[in-house]
Amino acid sequence: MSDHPAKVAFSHWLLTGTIVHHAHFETMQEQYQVSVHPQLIMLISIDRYFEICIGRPFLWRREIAIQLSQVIQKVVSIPYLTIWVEEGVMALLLELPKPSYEHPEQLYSFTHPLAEQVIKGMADQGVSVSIGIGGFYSNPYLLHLSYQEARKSMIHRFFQGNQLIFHYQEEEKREIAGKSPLTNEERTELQALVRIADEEGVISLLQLMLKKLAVAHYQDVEVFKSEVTDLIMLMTRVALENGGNMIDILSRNAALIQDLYHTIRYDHFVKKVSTYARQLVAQIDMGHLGKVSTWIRKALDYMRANLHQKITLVEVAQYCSMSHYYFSRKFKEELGISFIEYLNQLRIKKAFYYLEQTDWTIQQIAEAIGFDDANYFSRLFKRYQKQTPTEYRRAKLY
DNA sequence: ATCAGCAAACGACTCGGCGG
DNA sequence: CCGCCGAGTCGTTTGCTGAT
Repeated sequence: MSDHPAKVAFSHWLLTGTIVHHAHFETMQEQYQVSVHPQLIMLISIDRYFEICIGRPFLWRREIAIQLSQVIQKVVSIPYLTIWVEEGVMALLLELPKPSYEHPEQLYSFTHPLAEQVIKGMADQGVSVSIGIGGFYSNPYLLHLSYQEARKSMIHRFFQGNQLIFHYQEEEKREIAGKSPLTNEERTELQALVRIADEEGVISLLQLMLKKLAVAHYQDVEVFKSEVTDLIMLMTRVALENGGNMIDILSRNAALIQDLYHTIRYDHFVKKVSTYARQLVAQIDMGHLGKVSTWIRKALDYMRANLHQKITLVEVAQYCSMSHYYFSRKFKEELGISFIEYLNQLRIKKAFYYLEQTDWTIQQIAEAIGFDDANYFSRLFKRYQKQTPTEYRRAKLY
């Protein structure tokens, strides 16, 4: 443990950059009996610390500090020192294994997984933390710069909280600000999931995308917000194209965009966007489902979530604790079409987006939507759409 | 009324071959 | 190599029966 007063004092010298006034680094190390040679600072901040402190006993603060120390001890296998720089914020001074890190990527590939482990370790204890990571300095006299960078990286109050990791970067990033961190595949997948009304799928992908945007645009909330607005419009369009109530959706949409503009906390922002996405999905769902029994809903959720792989009637029936004979019968009774028919429609719906918005081969698309055989997919597509997948793609393109 | 099981019919899916 | 088509295989559906 580095709670030892000498180590704390030593860490303090390093963070404040005042060590140089006192003595040589090695002399200090001997004097304080510290063998660690830190080159990088990771700041671990307990999310919304003061907010969660309210109403808790004072001892709780100590408990949470001990938990964090334990997690660090468990996941950090390299030499380190720790020091609380303020309530709820701990600095982790790390001695990295390799002598130099010429490219930022080399550094990230080491520090990022470590930060993720700390976040996960604390999340397991029910505590959310965010982490800011400063630059690498082999010279210990410059370590205070790493500390300042780590602080700077997490300075924007909008993004505070929610288990995000920020790497300090020079201004260089500004140049490529026009480039979105999201891939076309992710956008396409999001649209496809909205279309098949896979609520959980939409939410988890959406949250992943928001996180990516947050990390990429932590220096500029406005850019972040405008990218998210694009995503919202993307989902809205799909909902409108697929039978959502236009007046209802558009009024909610307008209210949301207004609201988001004034939202000053990232977690609230994410929650509002998620709620809106759920409402959109519900709109599509209602178009053809209306009210169905809970077991049907359960079966459909299962089918949507596993669409990318082989799904059999027996498997879904088992999932719903029914015999497959009975399941097959009741399924058709409630939805008007057979199990396999419904499953195929779901798959074909998803295929539209891949055809329109990716350049994947028919084989790749077939695999992505759970068909082993691209030939079969082609034929099925033709039956529903009166044209083959390639014809459909060409028609959409020109 | 609800549900499971059997058997037969049906059609969804696979495999191999063909054309662009 | 990619995508489409024909024939065979096997999973799905459905009528019927019987148990709870």
